[in-house]
Order: sequence, then C-alpha cells, then structure tokens
Amino acid sequence: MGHSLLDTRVRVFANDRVWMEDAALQQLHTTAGLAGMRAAVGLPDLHPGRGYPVGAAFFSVGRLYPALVGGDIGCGMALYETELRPHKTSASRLAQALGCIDGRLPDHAVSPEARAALHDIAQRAELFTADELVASLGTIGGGNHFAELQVVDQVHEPGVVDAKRVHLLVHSGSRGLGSAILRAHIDGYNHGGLAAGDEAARQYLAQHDAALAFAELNRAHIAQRMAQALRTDLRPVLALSHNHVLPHVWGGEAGFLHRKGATPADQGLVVIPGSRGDHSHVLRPVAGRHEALDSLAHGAGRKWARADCRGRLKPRFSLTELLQTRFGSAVVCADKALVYEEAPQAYKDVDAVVATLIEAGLVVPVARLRPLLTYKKGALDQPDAEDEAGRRPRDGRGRPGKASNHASGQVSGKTPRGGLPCC
DNA sequence: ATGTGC
Repeated sequence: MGHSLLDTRVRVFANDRVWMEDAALQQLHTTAGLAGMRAAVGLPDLHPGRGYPVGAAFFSVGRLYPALVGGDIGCGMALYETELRPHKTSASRLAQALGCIDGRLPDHAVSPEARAALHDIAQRAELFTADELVASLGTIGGGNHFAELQVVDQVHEPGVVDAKRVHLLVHSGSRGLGSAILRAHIDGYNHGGLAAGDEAARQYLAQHDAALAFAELNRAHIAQRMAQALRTDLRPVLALSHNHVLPHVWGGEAGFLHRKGATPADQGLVVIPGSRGDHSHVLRPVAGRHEALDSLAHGAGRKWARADCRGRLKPRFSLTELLQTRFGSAVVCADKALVYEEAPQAYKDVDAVVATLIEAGLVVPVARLRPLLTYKKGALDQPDAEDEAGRRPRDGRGRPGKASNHASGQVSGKTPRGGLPCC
C-alpha cells in the first residue's frame, strides 16, 4: 500500500461556537483510515451519519466508496430569484397560492425534453424505468429536504442577489433512484469500496452520474411547479450537489473526491442554508483553498439525533407552535414526525457555522436570506384534501407513508377525489 | 435519505 492512516491528512474546520459531537469526529477518523484515503476534511456542520459522517469530504486514490456518498446521490441545492416582491406577499398568502405541490406531477408538467432526459437517465442508471422516474420527478421527499421561499435580509456584496425579489431555495435529491443504486452496490460488494479500474467501479460511476442528472432535474421541476403555482418566472442563481464522488486531483495525485454533505467550493457561488428557523447564506468561495478539499459546509448540521427530537420538543411546544418560526415564517409539513425532526432546535447555529468558514478564509459573505415559507410535505392521503378551492387540510389525520407519492392515477387504486394528481 | 419494512 505504501500509505497508512498516519499519511492521511485529517483536518477539521470548527470553532468553539460550533457544536461538535465526538461520535462525528470518531467517524471522520475511522473513515479516513479506509484503504486509499489521502485526506479527510470535517466541515463545521459535521455530524454523525450511518457509519460515515455528514458534513465531510474525503480524497482517495485507487479506490472509491459508494457507501460514503450514501443513498441520496446528487442531493443538493438550487437557488432561484422569483419575480415576487417581498412587501406584496405574506407567508399565509404564499401557502394558500401554493396549495399542494407534492406527489406526482401532472403529465403536462413534464415536457418532451424532460421525458427524453429521463429515458436517457433510466438507461444509464439501469434500475428504474423512465416512467418510474416520472413518478418521483418534482417531488421534494422527506428528511431535511425542503423548498423554501426567502427574502433577502442582508447584502454584503451588491449586484449578486436582488434584495427586492423573493428567492426560492430547493434542497432535494435523487429520491428512490440513488438509494436503489447504493443498495445494489452494497448487496454486491459490501462496504469495502471499489478498485478504480474495475468494471464494478465503472458501472457505479455511470449510475452515480445518472443519479446526479436526475437529482438536478428533480430540483428544477420542484422549482418549476412552485413557480407555476405562484405565477412567476424564475431566474437560476446557482445549482450545486453536495453528495457525490468526482474525479479529482489533490497533492499531485489523481483520485476521487467524495463529498458527503459538503458543498463544492470550486464551482462558483454557493448557498448554505440553516434550519427552517434560521438564515441561509449566499457566499463566494475563495479560490485555491485546497486544504479544505475544495469543500464547504452544506447546512447547519444536526445537533440532535432524529430519534431524540420528538421526546425533547413535545413537552414544550405544540405542533402549531412548531409550524411557525421566530421569523414569523410558516412551515407546510403534513408529516408530524418531520415537524419534530426538522425543528430549528435540532440544528446547529448556521451563523456560527458560516462564521467558521469566513474566519478560516474559505468564503466571503455575499448575502443573507430569511425564510418566508418552508414547504416540506403536502398532505396527499387526506380523503377530503381537495375540497373547495383553496381549502387545505388541517395537519394531523392522515398517515403519511408509503403511498404518499403515489396518490395519483391508478397506482394504488386509491383515486383521489377530483382526479387531480395531488391533494 | 428511502416505493423506508414484516
């Protein structure tokens, strides 16, 4: 081998204002010891994941590790400027205009070009048909995914974001596709990684690239269906994936850069969102800071494990309280478990995370955004969900679950009233 | 994270 763990550079970007869990640092060092690893970086949003830490980047030579990228291959952010004026709108008005934007897209919302792209992705990814991909296209998903309308709160560098326009930030990924790709590889090859030249590595990378393309198309469709509901056009500001493995050169060697919840610092402007009750930061990476593996934090980072959130929050807050934030912004989330799991209290302070990056000289601030409305999950299984115009179901009744994203058409035999694809 | 799992 020639290299040992002693040769692997492990670096953590943090300061004493940022919460760092020992378990996450432990995972960072364990992962840094995998065969072929040359460098590991923990960003300030570092937190424990399933075996591998989140908020980290790893550079390896000769081997690559699908399990390290995780199941949500291609997960990332897309930021848009809308035509909406902040002072002419409100959280409740926006929520009403949006209605339900969850579930399968209506057929007319998927263009022939998009269908052709999905056909190509399906062929490259192998595991799903094009129509199966259509079924999850434009859906946000669960976990920490969201689509958020934001107002510009501070401008540090003029001329980049227009402070007079509402912005839309989409955080989503490759849904079932990336997950199926990872599962197939773990079933076949376990967690030992893949030798760079092998057929298995070639196959994984082809599928991985298809999942990146699908995730990007998915985010664009989420944004588009939101824009349509709000009757606005969109101007793309930036689009970035933070879960991937890419060919990379570091320290004079060609290898693979794994980003697991790490924003690329070598692709222009970035956005680092906080929790639904916190700011999002638009930042300009400082060129040439390769010691952080050309990577940045991808969010605030979890402070509480998902399993702990309900127990900690339920005695202190009602659901209604948790569906609003300190900014007066509103949260649309028909999944009760997610209301707890994604509460602001469960996350680190994103301003401190970003301050760490600024102090380390990795980024300069461009603008700060503040949430107006955070869309997490629509209510698809409600029998009376799509009554009279504009009436939206109260949270609580329906059990969001397996059929959530299949409430359209004939898939489950449960045809929604009115024949509309959703709600 | 997840057509989530029996």
